[in-house]
Amino acid sequence: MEYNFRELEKKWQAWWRASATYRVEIDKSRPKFYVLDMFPYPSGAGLHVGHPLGYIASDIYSRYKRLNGFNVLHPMGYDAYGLPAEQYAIQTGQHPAVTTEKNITRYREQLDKIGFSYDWSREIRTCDPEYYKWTQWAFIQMFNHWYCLRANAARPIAQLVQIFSEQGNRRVKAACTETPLFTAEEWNSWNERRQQEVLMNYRIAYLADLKVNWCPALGTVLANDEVSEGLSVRGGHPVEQRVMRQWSLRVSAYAQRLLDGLDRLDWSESLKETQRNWIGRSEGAEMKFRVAGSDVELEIFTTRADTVFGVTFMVLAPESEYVARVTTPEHKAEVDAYLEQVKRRTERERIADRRVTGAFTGAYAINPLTEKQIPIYVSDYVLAGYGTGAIMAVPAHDSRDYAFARHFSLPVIPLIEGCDVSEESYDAKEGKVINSGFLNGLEVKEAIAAMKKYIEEKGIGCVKVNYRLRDAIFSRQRYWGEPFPVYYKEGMPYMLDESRLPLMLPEIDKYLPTETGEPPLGRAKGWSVNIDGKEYPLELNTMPGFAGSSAYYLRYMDPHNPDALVSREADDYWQNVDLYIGGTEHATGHLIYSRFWNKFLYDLGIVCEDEPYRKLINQGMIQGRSNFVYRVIGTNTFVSCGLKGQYETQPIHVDVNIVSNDILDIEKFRAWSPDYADAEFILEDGKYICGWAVEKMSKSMYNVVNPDDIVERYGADTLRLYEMFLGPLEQSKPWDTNGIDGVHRFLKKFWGLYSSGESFSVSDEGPTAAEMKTLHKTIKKITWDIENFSFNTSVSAFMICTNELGAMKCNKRAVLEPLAVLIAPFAPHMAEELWQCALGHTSSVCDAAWPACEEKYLVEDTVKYPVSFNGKVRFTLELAAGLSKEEIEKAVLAAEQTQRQLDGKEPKKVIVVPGKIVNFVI
RNA sequence: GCCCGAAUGGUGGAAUGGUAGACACGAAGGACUUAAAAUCCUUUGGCCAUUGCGGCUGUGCGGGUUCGAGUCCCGCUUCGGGUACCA
Repeated sequence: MEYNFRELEKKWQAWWRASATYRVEIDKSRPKFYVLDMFPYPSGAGLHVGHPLGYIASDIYSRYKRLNGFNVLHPMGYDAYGLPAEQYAIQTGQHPAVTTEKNITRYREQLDKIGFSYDWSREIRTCDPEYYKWTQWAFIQMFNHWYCLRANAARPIAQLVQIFSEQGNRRVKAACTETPLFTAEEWNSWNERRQQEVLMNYRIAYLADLKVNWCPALGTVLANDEVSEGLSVRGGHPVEQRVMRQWSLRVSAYAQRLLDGLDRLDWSESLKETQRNWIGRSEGAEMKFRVAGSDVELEIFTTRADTVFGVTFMVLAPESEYVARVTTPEHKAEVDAYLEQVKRRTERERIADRRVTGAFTGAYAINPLTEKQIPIYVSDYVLAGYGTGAIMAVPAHDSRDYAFARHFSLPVIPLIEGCDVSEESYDAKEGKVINSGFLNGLEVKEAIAAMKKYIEEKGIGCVKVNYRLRDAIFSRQRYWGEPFPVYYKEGMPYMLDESRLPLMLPEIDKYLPTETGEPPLGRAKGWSVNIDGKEYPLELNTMPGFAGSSAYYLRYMDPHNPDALVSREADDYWQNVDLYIGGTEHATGHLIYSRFWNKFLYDLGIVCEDEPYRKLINQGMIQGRSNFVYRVIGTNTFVSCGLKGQYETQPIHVDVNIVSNDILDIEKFRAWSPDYADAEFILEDGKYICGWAVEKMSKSMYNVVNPDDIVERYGADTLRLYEMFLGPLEQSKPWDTNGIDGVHRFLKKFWGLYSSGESFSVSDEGPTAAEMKTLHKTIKKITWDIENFSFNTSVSAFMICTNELGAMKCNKRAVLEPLAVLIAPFAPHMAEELWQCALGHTSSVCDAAWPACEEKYLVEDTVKYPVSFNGKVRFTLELAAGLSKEEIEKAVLAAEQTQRQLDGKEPKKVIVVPGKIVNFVI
C-alpha cells in the first residue's frame, strides 16, 4: 500500500482538530508536565526551516511524556509587539496590528502543517488587551513595592510609608537609589509631592533621570542587552549615552537571588556562565581616600584591597560628581577641555579608540596607609556606572592603570615578589606580597583578607559586593508596545486603578514622534484619563519588548482568566515550566528579566515557584547552505565548480531551490532571471556542479528553505524526522536538503512493515525471539535517547530496527503495535494512520501507553569478564553466555597463561569479576 | 584580553575508558526496465595485498595516566559562540 503522506497528514490534522486531541485541562489524578517553546515574533518573512527545530524537539518530548501518563501542558503563542511591524508601519502607514495579524495567520498556517500537539485554545498574544492587561497589572505591583534587604524580598510600599512616618528611613535597609537620611518628623512634615519623590527612590518600578542608551536612528532608548559594541542589536545603528527621565525596573535588587537560583537549575553550564558574567558579582572593598586640603573624601571600590600600598594615583570618571569638587582653579580650564572632548566622543568611538587620555585635576588624595600624597586624574577609562565612578590606581598590577601611568610618567611600585613590571603590569592574583608594610610575606589571597579586616577595623572602608547587572530601562519612545498604566498629576506619576485595566493602546495618525519630539503616543487624541471629573495626561512612553514575554508562561496556565494573571489553582497544579526550549540569544535578556519578574511575583505570593524554568535546552541555530554558480568574467557563460580554476570567474549566489545535490537545474536557472535566459554552460560529466558555503539563512543569499515546500514534497513527518536527524539538537548546523531522501525512504520502509500489496497486513501470529529482541532493543534505545534529547540517534535506531524487521519480513502485531507507539512522537501522522487503520484501534495513538522494555528479550550471546590481577583489571574475556563456573575459570586460566607468556610477569592471584567490558581474543 | 564550546572519512554525524567511522547522504559498480523514475543488491577512511586468508596506518598537534584513550589529565594550534576599559 502506498504511503500517501499528503492525504493522510491532512486527514489526521483535521481529525485532531475536530476531536480536540491536544486540549488539556487540570487533572489532579495525573502528574503534570509543562513543556514550553520560546514563542516567536511573527515576522513578515514567515518561518524558514530553521525555526521549527526547537518546536519539533519539544513536540517529541511532549508527546513522549503524554504517552508516559503525564498531563502535558504544551502551549504556543506570539510575541507580537516589536520593532519591525512598527517600522513597516512608518514606511507604509499600515497599522502594526494589521501587519501583525497577517503575519500571525501565516505563522499559524505554517505551524499547523508540521503537526504540533499544541493546545491552541490556550494561545496568547502579547498585543492582545486581555493579555497585556496583566503586563500592566504587574507593572503597577512593581510600582507599589520596594525591596527590603532584611526580608530579602519585595514588600508593599504602604508598609514603607508606615515605617517612614514612625521612624524615618534610618533603619530601613532597602535596595534603593541613594537617599539622604530623614526622621519621622521630617517625613510627616513633607507635602505629598516631596513624599512621593522620596518613595520613588525605593519603588521596584521607578522613574528616574538615568544615563541611557539612546539610539537616534530608532528614535528610542534601549536596554543594555539590546546594545552590543555601541550598536543596536536590531538594525546595527549607533547608540549614544544620554541622560533622560525613564521608567526602570530595579532588577539589580534581585542580583544575588538571580545568581543563587542558577545553581538549582538544569540549564547548560555555558548558559549559566553567561548569566553569571552578566550579573557580574565581584567581592571587594569600598574605601575612602581623603583629599589633601579639603573635606572631600573619595570613595572607591576595589577587589584588590591588598594593593593599597602600590596606589600611586587616583582616577575619576569624567561624569563623576567628584570632578567638580576636587579640581583646583589652576587646572579647571584643562579639565573642562578634557570633559568637553570626552563628551563629543560617541560610545562607539570610545570603544574603537583605546588611546590613553586624561587630565590632572590639580588635587591630591592621601593614601590612608602610606599617608603619601597622590595625584587625582580624570580619565574616560573609568566608568561612572560601575562601583563609585572613582578608582585607586595600582599601575604595577592593573594593565589599564599601567598604560595610564606610563603615559603620564607616574611611579609604578611592584607589590609581588619576583614580578617584572618594566614592560607590562603583573595582573595575576598570586605570589608573595612585598613593599606593603604589614602585609609583606603573605600570599595575595591572604593579603586581601588581611587588608579587608584592617580597613574595617580602622574605619577606612568596608567590605562590599558589587554587581555589573544594571536596572532595566523600561520606557520606549515607540508606538507598538504596551501603554503604561500611568497618569500624571502636577508632573508626578500615579498608577491607574486596576479596575481601569487594560489601558488600551490608542489610535494615532502617524507612527512617528510628534513635532515637539514627544513619543508617538503624543499624537493620540484624548490620551488622558478622567478621575473625579478632572482630566490627567497619560504616560507617552510604551513598554519594551521584554515586558510581554516576562510572564507569558504563567498566563498559558490560565489564559482566559479575567480576574487574575493566573489562578491559585492553576498555578498550584502547573507550578513552573519543566522543559523550556529556545535559542541562546535570550541568555542575557528575556531569561534574566523573566526570572526577575517571576521572583517578584513569588515575593508577592502570586506564584509558588521562585524559578520559572527548571530545565532549559538551547537548540542550535540552523544556518543556510548557499549555492554558487561561477560566471566567466565579462561573459554570460557559467563554468561548473570543478573546472572553475581554468577560468577567471565571479561566484554568484543561486537559489538553493533550483539546485539538487549541488547539481544545477539549468532550465530553471534560465527561467530564474531574464539575465540568464541565454546563459551558456561549461559542464563536467554532463552536469553543472555548484559550489557551496555555509552562511546565515537569508533572502539575500538565496538560501532560504521554506518548511512548506518540504512538507509539500516529502510530508511533515519526513520534515520532523529530518530536522532531528540533521545532528545534535544543541549544535548549530547548516540546513542541507541533501539527505532528506534517506529519511523519506526510511518512512516508506517503515510503512511497508504494516502493509503488503494494496492493503495493510498485520498478522496475529506470535513473534520470534529475534523479532522481540529487535523490538525491545529499540524500545530501550529510543527511551534513553528521548530522555537525553538525543533525537538524531533515535532516528538512526528506527532505521536499524526497520531494516532488521524488514529482513525478517516481520508483520506481527505484537511487534508492530508497540513500534507504532514508539514512533508516534516523531512521526505522529503516520503513527496515527497505522494505529487506527492498520492496527484497528478506535482511539488516538496519543492516548496509547509507552511500551516497557523487557530485559529478558535482550539477553546477549556472550558475556564479558574483565580479568584482574591483584585487584587491577588486566584484560577482558568475552565468553559464550551460560558457561558454568568451572568452564569460566578454565578459560581465565588459559588466558592468564597466555598473558604471562606475553609480558613475562608472574601473576599471583586471579579474580573473576563478571562485568560489562569488552572482548579480549586469545 | 577574559569566559565557554568544538575539532572523527568526500559530507552530516555514531561510539557508559573496551572491535573507531553506527546510521544517512554522496560516489562507484550491478539487477529490474525500451528508457527514465522508483526499488533492490554490492563496494566505499587511507596505504599495501587482492590467487585466498589479510597486513599496516588512522579521531587537529605534542606529552602523560591506563592492560587498553576519539573519550581522562597537562601543554599547544585552529575554528565557533558569549563578553569586555567592570577596577
